[in-house]
Parts: sequence; C-alpha cells; structure tokens
Amino acid sequence: MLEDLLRKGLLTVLEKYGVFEEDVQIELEKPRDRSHGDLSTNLALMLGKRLGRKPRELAGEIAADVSFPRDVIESVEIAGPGFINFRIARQHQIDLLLDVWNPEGALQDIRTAGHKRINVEFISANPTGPLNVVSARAGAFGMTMVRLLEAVGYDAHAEYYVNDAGRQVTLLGQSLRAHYLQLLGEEVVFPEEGYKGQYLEIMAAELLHQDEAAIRAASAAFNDESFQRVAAPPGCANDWRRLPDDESARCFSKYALMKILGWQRETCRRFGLRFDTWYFESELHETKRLDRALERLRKQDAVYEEDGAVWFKSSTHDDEKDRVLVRADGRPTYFLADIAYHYHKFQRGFEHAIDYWGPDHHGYIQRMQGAMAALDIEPGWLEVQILQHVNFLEGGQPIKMSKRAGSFVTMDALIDEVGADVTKYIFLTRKPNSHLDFDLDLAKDQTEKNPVLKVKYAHARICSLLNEAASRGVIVGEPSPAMLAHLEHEAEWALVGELIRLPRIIVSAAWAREPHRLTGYADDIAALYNEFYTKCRRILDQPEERRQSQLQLSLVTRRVIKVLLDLIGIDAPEKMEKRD
RNA sequence: GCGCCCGUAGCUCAGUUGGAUAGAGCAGCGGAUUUCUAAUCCGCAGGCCGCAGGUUCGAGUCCUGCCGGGCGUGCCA
Repeated sequence: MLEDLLRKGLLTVLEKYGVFEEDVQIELEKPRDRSHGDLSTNLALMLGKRLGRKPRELAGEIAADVSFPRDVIESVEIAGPGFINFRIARQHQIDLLLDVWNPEGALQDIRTAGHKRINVEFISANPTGPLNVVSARAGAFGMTMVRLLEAVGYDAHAEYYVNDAGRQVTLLGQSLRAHYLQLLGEEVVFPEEGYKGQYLEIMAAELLHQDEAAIRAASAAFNDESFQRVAAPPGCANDWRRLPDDESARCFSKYALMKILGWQRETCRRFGLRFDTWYFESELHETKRLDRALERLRKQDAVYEEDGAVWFKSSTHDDEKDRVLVRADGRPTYFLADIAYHYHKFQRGFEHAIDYWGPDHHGYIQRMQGAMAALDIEPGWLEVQILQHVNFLEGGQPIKMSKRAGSFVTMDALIDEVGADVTKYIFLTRKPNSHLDFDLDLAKDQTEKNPVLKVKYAHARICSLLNEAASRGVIVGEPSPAMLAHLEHEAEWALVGELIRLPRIIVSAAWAREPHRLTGYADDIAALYNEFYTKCRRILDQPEERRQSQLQLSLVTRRVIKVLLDLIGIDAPEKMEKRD
C-alpha cells in the first residue's frame, strides 16, 4: 500500500527526533484542493508542540529529509501552516488505476472481514398494512449495507422480523372481521384502536364476493419454504364469521396476515430488496424461546417479581427503570419476545448483528443492550442504527401518517410515482441519522433534474462512446500502462485521481455504516467524467495513442460507476432516451 | 422535567472522524452544441456554519450553557 510506504518513510525520518511508531498516528488524506497534491499529512502540526518546534520549520526539515522512489512519489512539498504534501508520480497513479480495474486487485484486497457472518435486520414492519414510505428508507439503507459488508468480505445476511403474534395482529383480525360484517349489513362494534384503512375494506369486500377464490389466490403467493407457516385458515369467510368471537377473529387475522405479508414481500421485491430470512415471531412462541430466554435471565439473577409481573433489572444496565417481561395477567411483553429473538439470532451463529430501527425506538436501545449483557453476549455484538424520521411533503405541506387511521403514503405509490431507483438514490444521499424532507411533488415532477440521472447518464454516455468506437472499427484494448501513459489533459488526471479512491470509499462507507458516501462519490466521478468528456471532445478523432488512453480511461470509469450503482442497487443503463 | 437526534447558501443536503480559501444539487443570472445523446460543460451571484463561551498551532466538526425544531419517556408494539 502506498500509505504504508509513506508512513514508513516518514517514521524513518522521525526517529532522529526521538519519535517512534507507537508515539504517533500518521494521518494521510486527500486534500480538498487539487493544487495541494494527492496526499497530505498534518504530522508536523501535531508534533510541533511536543518537540517545541515551529510546525512549518519542522515540516521543512522532514520534507527535505524524507526520500521515496521517484517513480512512486514525484514531489514532497510543504504548504500552509506546516502541511507536507505528496504528489504521486503519474506512473504510480496508473498502477493504482489498473489495480482498481483488475478483478484480483484492490477490490479483492479490501475483503478483509474473513467471511464472518453478520446479520442485518431492517424494515421489520408490523404486518398490519401495506409498507409505507418510512420503510423505503430502511430498505435502501439496509440492503446497501448488506452489499457493502459483502464487499469488504463479510458473509452478510438480510433479515426481516415479522411480528405475527400479539395484540396488533389480534386487532387486525378483529378489524377485518368488523369490516366484513359491516358489509353484510350487521350491527358491529368496531374495535377501539382498530385499523380503519381502506385496504381492509377492500380486503373484506374480496372475501365477501370471491371468498374461497380470494383465499386460494392469497395462499398461492406463499408456496415457498420460508412462508410455510403463513397458511390459510380452514373453511371460508362465511364459516369463520359464525365461529365464537375469538376464534373467528383469529381466522380473519390469519387471512389478513397472509394477504398483507404478500403485499409487503412484493413491495420489497419491486424495491430490489432480497431477504435471506423472514423470521416469524410466532415461531419464537411455538419453540418456547421466550420461556428459555426468561429462564436464562433468571439464572443470571437478572429478573424479579413484583405486583404480579416479572421484571428485568435493566436499571443495572444504565436504563432509567426496570422493565416488565411478563405482565400480571401472564402474557409476555413485546420486549421479552424481542430478547428471545435476538438471543436466538446470537445462537444462530452470527458474529455481529446490525438492527435498523426507527427514531421512535431509540429509548428501547438501552434495555435491549442491557438484556444482551445479562445474557452474557459480548458488548457491541448488537449494533443498533437509528434511521431518523422522513417528512413527506405534498403541496408544501407535511403529510401526517397514521397506520390505524389508514392515512399514509405507501411505498408502492412512491415506487410508482417516483421510481425505485430515484427513491433509493435520494435516501442514500443523506446520512442515516439526519432528518429529511422529501418533497413528493419535486421528486415526481422534476425527476429529470435529479442527480441520479447525471450518474446514469455518465454510464450510458461511456457505453455510447464505446459503441461508436466499435462501429468505426476502433478496437479498445485492455487498460495497460503503456497506453495510459499517454493521458495528458488535466481533466484526465483529475479523473484518475478520483477513480483510484474507490477501494477506500467502499471500505470507509462499510465501516462507518454510511452508504451515503457512495452516492457522493458517484456524483463526483460522473462530474469529472463529464468534464473530461467535454474538454477532450471528439476522442475518436485523436491520434491512436491518445485515443486509446482515453478509451481505456473510459472503460475503467464505466466499471467504477457500475460497481457503485450495483452497491446502491440501481440500474446502470447502456443507453438513455434522449430528452425531446 | 429527563434522554436521544437535528440547526450549514432562497430550498434539500454534503463536509474525508480537528486541517489549508466551507461544497454539491435545485432555484436565479450569463455563456458554450456542424457531437461520440446539451439528461452535459464553463462562468457569475448567493454564508455571523442557530447564539455565547471554552479547549489549541487550527473548530462547521470536541466540551459547557442557552435558543429553536423533531422524537421518545406504557404491564403498547
């Protein structure tokens, strides 16, 4: 690695000052300003005080003393208050560029995680209605994180937790049943806090008019293994309604669950999300994992009984207060189920787990971490990422969203109107924990002005250029040092300087859990390519060597853009419709 | 009240973990096309980085206190 070479060279010089490897962390970064060279260190600024020297003088001495092979580091300069700037020799930049191009090169070298198994759980929306736009942000982040983790060598596993047990699901069944009976003209008391969304009315109408056909259709969506447990209840709706209330509601609930999970899964598919596991809460109950988790906590002396309920001593783990695991009436809380779920996740052999949660769950983190600690799971095993709230604006006004009241923008509508690619890209240009205003009108009406198109266009443009070359009989060779040595223009070298950062960008985005670095970088690459393309126009009319070098540079650029768009999960088009 | 997140251009947001003259897109203004798609490029304008202190060679970034916005603070999920 280039950085290692620089560090080693600098350390050799620093020994004369009595500074050794363990004394100092040498930072190297790419300066914002191109005129400041390719890499820069603030070493002299950091050491100035410790050595009682003026930073600028110290930098001058170090710069004069340090030595590198000329074909790697072309120049060493001091600037500003005491920065030492390095300029990478063009020969070496070409080597780095080829390292990015070579499939066995840099993109293999960054796969350092050793196939460790890592679980990424995201969306995990309640199965009580269609996915809404909030899940779109989680989907974009979760899926890209999975791919990023794979890119750095993890064996990453995408998981969706389905809360198909508990009160919400019961309420769902009762709500559907009430809608159904209402359609029959019966007097019904709609459950308090029930679900009033229009989708339940439609679902009820389907049951009324198609009944068994509707049930068969919904069941057919679940013929694969992971959804085996989502099965249609016996009989038809007309039978269900005559059963005793509880049992009747359970039948309607099962049907609704089946139907809604079908929607959710289809929405995810449309959005390009692939889950390795859909984990059902009901399985936890059936396999007695709640009892087992509770038993384990008991053995650790982490629970006690009071007022008829079973409490977890989360206050000993920095939580504000203790939390109930089993209610006085004997029903377990969601918290206990969640503990059992994560305990099982741990037992399934994942070395690390990342959960994407909404901002309304942040108060939940402490008790969850407390439970993990009480179960002797190493600290840091569970990593919770909070995705901040998204404000959707329509006509300049925020849209209030309430699932129970049934008013929200569905993820499907977003995909229909804005498109999956644009939506993902927009979400991934923002940091996970920043609040975000998403103007639907703007996204819908002005999609051609969205930055994602600039990146797609750059890719299409390169394809188009290469096609044109082929049709003129120009053969584009594999990128090679001999040809790339003919790069001349400043814009070409600026592009090279950016392209060779790809491995570092991927690594930093993966480790910092900040996929938005990918979109920012993709935008930079596209801008630099377009700049090069405009300033060095009519590439194919250039002399053969110049032409070859530029075409080869284009090839590498196309691959870099493709790698980025694949990570983000959006299409890299070979051509785009000409606008007007 | 307490806890968490956020305050950066008119708008939406970046800012390489403390670096050099704070950036991009959109909106505004002015230029560039006999093309290999102008869905592009070039230029101009736009800023007390919420406010006030502190830490140090150096702060949009770190610490404290305010101000403003969002969320949480259930034997709900």
